[in-house]
Amino acid sequence: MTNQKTTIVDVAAKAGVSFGTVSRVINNDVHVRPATRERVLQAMEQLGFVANRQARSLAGGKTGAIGLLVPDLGTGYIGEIIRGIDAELTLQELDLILYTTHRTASKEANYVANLAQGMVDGLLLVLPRNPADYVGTLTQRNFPFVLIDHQGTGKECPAVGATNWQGAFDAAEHLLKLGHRRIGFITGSMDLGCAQDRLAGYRAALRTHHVPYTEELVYEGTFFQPDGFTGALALLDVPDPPTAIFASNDVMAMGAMDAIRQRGLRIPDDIAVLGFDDIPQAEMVRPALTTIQQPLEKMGRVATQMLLDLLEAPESKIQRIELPTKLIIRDSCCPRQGSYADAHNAAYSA
Amino acid sequence: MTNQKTTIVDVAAKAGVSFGTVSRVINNDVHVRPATRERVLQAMEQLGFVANRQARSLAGGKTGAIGLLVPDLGTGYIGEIIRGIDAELTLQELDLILYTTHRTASKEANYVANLAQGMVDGLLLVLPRNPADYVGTLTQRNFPFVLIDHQGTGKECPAVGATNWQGAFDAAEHLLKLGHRRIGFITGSMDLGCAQDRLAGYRAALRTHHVPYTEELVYEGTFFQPDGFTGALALLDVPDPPTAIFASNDVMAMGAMDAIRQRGLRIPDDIAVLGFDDIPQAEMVRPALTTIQQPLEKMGRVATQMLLDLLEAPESKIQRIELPTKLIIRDSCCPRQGSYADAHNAAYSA
DNA sequence: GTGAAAGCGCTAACAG
DNA sequence: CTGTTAGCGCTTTCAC
Repeated sequence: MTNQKTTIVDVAAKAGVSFGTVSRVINNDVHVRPATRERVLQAMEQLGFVANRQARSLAGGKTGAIGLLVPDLGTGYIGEIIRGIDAELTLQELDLILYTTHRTASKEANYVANLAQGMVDGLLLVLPRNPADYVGTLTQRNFPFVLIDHQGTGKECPAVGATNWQGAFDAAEHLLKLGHRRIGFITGSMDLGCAQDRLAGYRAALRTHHVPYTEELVYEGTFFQPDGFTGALALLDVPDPPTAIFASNDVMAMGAMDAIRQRGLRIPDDIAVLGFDDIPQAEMVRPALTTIQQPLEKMGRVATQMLLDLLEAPESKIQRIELPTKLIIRDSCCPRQGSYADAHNAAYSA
Repeated sequence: MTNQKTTIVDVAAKAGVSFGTVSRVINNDVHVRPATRERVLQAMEQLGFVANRQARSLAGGKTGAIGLLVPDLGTGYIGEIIRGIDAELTLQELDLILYTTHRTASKEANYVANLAQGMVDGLLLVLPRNPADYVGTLTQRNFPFVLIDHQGTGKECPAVGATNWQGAFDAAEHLLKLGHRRIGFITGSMDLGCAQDRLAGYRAALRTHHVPYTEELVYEGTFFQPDGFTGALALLDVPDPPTAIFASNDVMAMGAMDAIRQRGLRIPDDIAVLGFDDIPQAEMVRPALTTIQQPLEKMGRVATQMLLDLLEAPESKIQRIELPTKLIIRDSCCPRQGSYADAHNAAYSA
């Protein structure tokens, strides 16, 4: 009995009004005489009244919370996005309910059903893979949601992502302008749209600069660090090895750096390395990693704003926003030098 | 009208029972004939029924969610803890509501009031600083909560932390055993208990090994990277400089590494560096950082278990659990060599 | 076993 | 402006 909740009725009694009036005060209804409002406010203050969200939501239809569905918390990647979401939500006094699916498809569908059934007013979905059937469910129910960093194949739905193609293009072009002509590329999981886009951007840059594309310089990874390691090793072993390696994300770039060092080569002098994401570690490794920054935090912010708009104007037309990536130049790339490959070849030709 | 919620009543109608019976099925009440239960279950299935959490909670008193109050999402530190919490909660089919206070004391108090007023069944608080008044509020109301990584001064309350003292002791001892005698120490924010504990552990190790403690070798930082940088610079400038630097957390250790390199010194040959936390970056920097691992994920798990216990048996006695830290040896420390300091001194004496 | 009825705390018409 | 009256969807007695 310690937790004696004071309700709207208690406040009403103390203020000498009906509890309907108290409700009006809570909801900032204009139709309350200032004096009355004041009295109610005082009563609330004295009683330490806090409105019960559950009840409000049950009666009013709005929960005052939005849900975030993420596959996992493993990567810092999600953390950055959450920061953006959180920042925006705090402004609106909305709560954030976090759901992690741990990549279990059944759980995802289940959560979505649950959430759309009254737990939250809207949903933010971070699902890198192709959004499954629940997107259909959500659309049918006309439930507000926006996708973050998904790769839209199929239906049109509100989403925010990054310019993966352009980012990869910029990265490759940077290397090209530095004089590199043999640029190794380590892909991400090719079933993800972002990985495909990045590969396409890389190819486009080569084409633009009239550098031939060779498959031997492309290693297929899955976005995890070990792929960077083995990928770099493989790339270093091709007959005319690359003078630069561009990995589809930062952790693979770091794996590549390890491999390169293990081979006794120097970064960036012998081999330039370039990543993608700009995770916090990127500026901490030595040499600091040149990379393409994805505006993760901003993606979270923008997605949240879109969702809030949707909440206010459910019929506003769907849109897909792509936030710009940015080349961050650090110390892992330098102009192509008389490369070790040249030396290598020279040794042979001598 | 697209979001036609199917309620318990719809299910009851379809199954040809009263809605009270449907409620019993939902709650796994034993007093339902198997055949009836089956019929209800089928109806639920066909209608795609999902119980409304808000309503259940309003009527039943339990919300099926627990709240997590954190100061911030900035550091990967919190992310690890959340993973642990999440893992445990998922097992229980409980939801997680995330609140970030952004270090605003008023918001914290406000949230706590709100949460305890019906949003959640229990609270997990990550408040490194000394828990403020709301701990009192919570205790008074007899509301279940547990503190994570706080530093209990004052009242007794359920909490889980790490063995900061022992961790620092182990770290310093490791350095001592490597032959180091002049060990620089960079503290964390000294208003935090954990920072104090780490300093105390460091001092105790010195004492145990009969190495005198000197204030000139202790630099007061605040847990942020720049402190590590300036701290190391300062430490390197003392007359008889240290041959090892032990920073109170990993990011400061990384700052220190930068400073050391900038001075043209080698790690670990000239100076050993040791950190605390074992954040993901620790094994990625070069040289990989030797550090004290804090069982962050486990702290989250344990705290959650404690909370769940509290939820079941509110009267169980409060306890404070300290999880063990662990020395992780990597590449940033090596036995003390004829150090640059010796060379330096030798040069003078020669 | 199962139905009926009384709320949980609040919002939202609808009267005055 | 303010009181009154229905519910929101579900849990819980309490009868039958």
